[in-house]
Amino acid sequence: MTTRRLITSALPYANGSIHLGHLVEYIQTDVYVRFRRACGEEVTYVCAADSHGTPIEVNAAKAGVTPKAFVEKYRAEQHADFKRFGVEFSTYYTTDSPENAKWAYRIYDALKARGLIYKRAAEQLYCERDGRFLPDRFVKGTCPVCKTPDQYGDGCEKCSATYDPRELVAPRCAICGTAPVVRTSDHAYVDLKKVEPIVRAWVEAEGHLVPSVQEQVKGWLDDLQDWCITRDAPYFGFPVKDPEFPGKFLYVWVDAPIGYLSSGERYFADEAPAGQRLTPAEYEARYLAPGAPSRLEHFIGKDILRFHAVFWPAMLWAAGLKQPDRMPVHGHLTVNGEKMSKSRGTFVTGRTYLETGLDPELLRYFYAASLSPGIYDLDLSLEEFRHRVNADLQKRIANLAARLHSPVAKVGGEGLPPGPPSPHFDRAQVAAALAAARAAFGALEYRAAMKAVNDLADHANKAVQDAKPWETPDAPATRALLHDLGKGLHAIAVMLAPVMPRFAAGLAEAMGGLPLAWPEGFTPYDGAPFRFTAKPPAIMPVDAKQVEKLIVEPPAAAAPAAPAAKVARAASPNEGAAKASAKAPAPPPVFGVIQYEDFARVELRVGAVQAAVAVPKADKLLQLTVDVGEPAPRTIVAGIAQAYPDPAALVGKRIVVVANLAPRPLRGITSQGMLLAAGEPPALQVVTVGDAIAPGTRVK
RNA sequence: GGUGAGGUAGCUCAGUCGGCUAGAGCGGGGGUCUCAUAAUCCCCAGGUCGGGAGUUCGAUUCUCCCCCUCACCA
Repeated sequence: MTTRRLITSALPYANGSIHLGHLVEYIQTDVYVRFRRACGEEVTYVCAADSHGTPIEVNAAKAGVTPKAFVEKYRAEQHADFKRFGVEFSTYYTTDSPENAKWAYRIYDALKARGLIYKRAAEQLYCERDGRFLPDRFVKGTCPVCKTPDQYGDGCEKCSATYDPRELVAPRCAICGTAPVVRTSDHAYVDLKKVEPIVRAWVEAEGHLVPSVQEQVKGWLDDLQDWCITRDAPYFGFPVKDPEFPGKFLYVWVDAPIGYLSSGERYFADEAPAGQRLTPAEYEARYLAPGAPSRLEHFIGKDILRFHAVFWPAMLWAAGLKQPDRMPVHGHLTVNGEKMSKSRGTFVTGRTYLETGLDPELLRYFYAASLSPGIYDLDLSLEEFRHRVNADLQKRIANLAARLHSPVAKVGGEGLPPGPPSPHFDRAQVAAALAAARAAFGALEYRAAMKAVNDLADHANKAVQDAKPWETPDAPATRALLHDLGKGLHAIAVMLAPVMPRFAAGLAEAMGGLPLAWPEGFTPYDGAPFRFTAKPPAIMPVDAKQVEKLIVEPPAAAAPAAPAAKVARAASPNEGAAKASAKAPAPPPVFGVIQYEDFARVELRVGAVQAAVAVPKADKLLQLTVDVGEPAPRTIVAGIAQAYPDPAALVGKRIVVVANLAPRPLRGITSQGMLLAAGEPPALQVVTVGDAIAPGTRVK
């Protein structure tokens, strides 16, 4: 009868605070959950803290607490933060639970029983001082490809190469700094090729994944690597009980998704309202068994798609459980068009947002108005956020409520009964908006749903504008129109409720406590009179200064910028500052005074040009081979081609090179430094020194 | 390098199973009302629909090549 759903969001790792990027997912899911519930469905929304793994174990040790205590601190903080943003889970449990252990062993045993697990020796870096194997992220060293120092064991941030940690040049343990050694250890692997047809069938079935995601996953299925599911001690996780793998622990990524199942069990066994409790067996039959009369839907981000779309269906299948019915995948959040970055101050936590005093529902609205079912990244441009919220919510919707309130409130008493249709406002548009929004919410096309709401509000505002009810307040036609508009506002509240539950509830309350339920075929035109019993909630315009507070520049960067910022402000009295705000408070790069130390950090050396050729398909670049007194000459790519149509003319010249500049790939060629030049092309000239100065000489 | 997804007005995007003057919102410009939180409402965008070639009577929409961005992977 009533549809039942078990809905999940990915489990946040319990070693940090919730940030605005996390919130895209939890708000997306929460909106969906609220929408389904408004439609009368029975929805359980499960989440938990992902509590295992090396980072938690190491960070807990650093903090001098047990992993359990460490996890609990973040679990509680995360749960509280989510709540402030209106994300209301049925339960927010932990993967370090007895229920999860039970499920994890059951699934491990099932994989084993089906012959999917085999033993293989793996070589890994091992820190003798810490007495542990080092995960990729716990090794740092020099990139074997571009030689950039201080890169993680799995990939280079500079040249974006990926590699095995054993390939790192001069590797060291990220915990203690000593050089690790290579050691061998036996591990359990899942033979994924054996389950490939099972996974492929799930992936290709309609409705599980959107087409573009299907394509992505199918690409992986064509070249499946077996999956290592154990880790060596010390590890915070479930010890493997299989005698074939003594002393090993289950990899965190095995028990994390299992946390969906175990948290649901916990909820129904211990936390659900009295009449809704289920024993583990009942829970399994209703939600997890193949053919269970319910839907299992996992919301995830694109970064963890592989775990969820390849490993997870295989694990569920092996354990004899149903596979997910739907897996919506969202993109990442960018702030002002760029990846969130701590150094730019765009790594905005939920707490920071709340501290600015901005209403969390405004963020919910902005995300909803931006979200579609695809895996597109969502950009939080601060200016865009401000404009959108002000234009849609303040000027259009809240204002509509306010301008209806004043004439309707004067009527008092029973309110306004329905009358004949008005030529200014078309009730059919209300029905159309409700139908469009309903379909859009279900399809996760929140952007379209918010458009339907705004279009209806536009239509209503225009009707008020055209009919001028204040000129003939007592005319029957006016009263009938106000009734229709008021009921239209009710529809708006219903459509907005999943996104802005508090604001919508305030609207409904002001209209005499109208319901916000959204049953099939809902229409606000039920024949009842329309009235206000209170002023509808207001939405205050967001100003630029408030939004700018979201960007918290790290102290180191803020200090030197301060004097320049003052200059900029003095130069443009008031207006200019607001317009530039999208770029954050960072001033234009004026050449300020630097200290000697700053200059001393730049290593300038004389280089002799040995060869110079044009870079193919690049009309500005030359590739130079330069002797800077080192054993091997360097390759330097420079944007000087327009000034030197004949590159050979440079050969033999003594130039000045910035020798300690981080290497950087240009057109696929790694440039190991930069040369000094003056002027603009084509009149540009490379800075040269006389032949008497030897290559490698320091320029001071 | 491989695989996948994208490249449409200043910004965020919609759309075209090939076809009349390619759309919306926001921003920006101009005008207007004054019920409403200085809020409404109306008008204004002449954008090579990434570039090139091909198929076609006709391509932004199909095919091929190229360029660029992003993600995942080696």
